[in-house]
Amino acid sequence: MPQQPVGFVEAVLAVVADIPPGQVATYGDVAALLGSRGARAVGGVMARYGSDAAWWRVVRAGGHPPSGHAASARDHYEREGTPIVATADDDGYRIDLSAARWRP
DNA sequence: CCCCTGACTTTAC
DNA sequence: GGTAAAGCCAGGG
Repeated sequence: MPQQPVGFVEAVLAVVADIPPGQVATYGDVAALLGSRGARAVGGVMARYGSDAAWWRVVRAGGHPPSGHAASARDHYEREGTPIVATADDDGYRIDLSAARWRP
């Protein structure tokens, strides 16, 4: 179902905007919703246009926050009540995908 | 058109 | 629980 010529960036931002507070989606899930498997492409969009999007609601498959942005993301999670789990990793925590993963 | 990079995923050892 | 390798997609030079 070929959609209208919408930029990949706009599509990603739209999905991220659809993620309700307190929940998160993995890069792979976002890509899947777009009909693609470019999880990395999604990350690239966030890196460039994520400044105006809820990038913290998009995490990796393992529940870890974006590379180099764990501290900032953690503040948003606690503020929105996103279920996270403390770990001994460098990030110091991870997302509880079992409860926070967004299901459309 | 070719090559490289990247806020990734998955499988295998 | 870890690391290693290959696979995938989009953007930029």
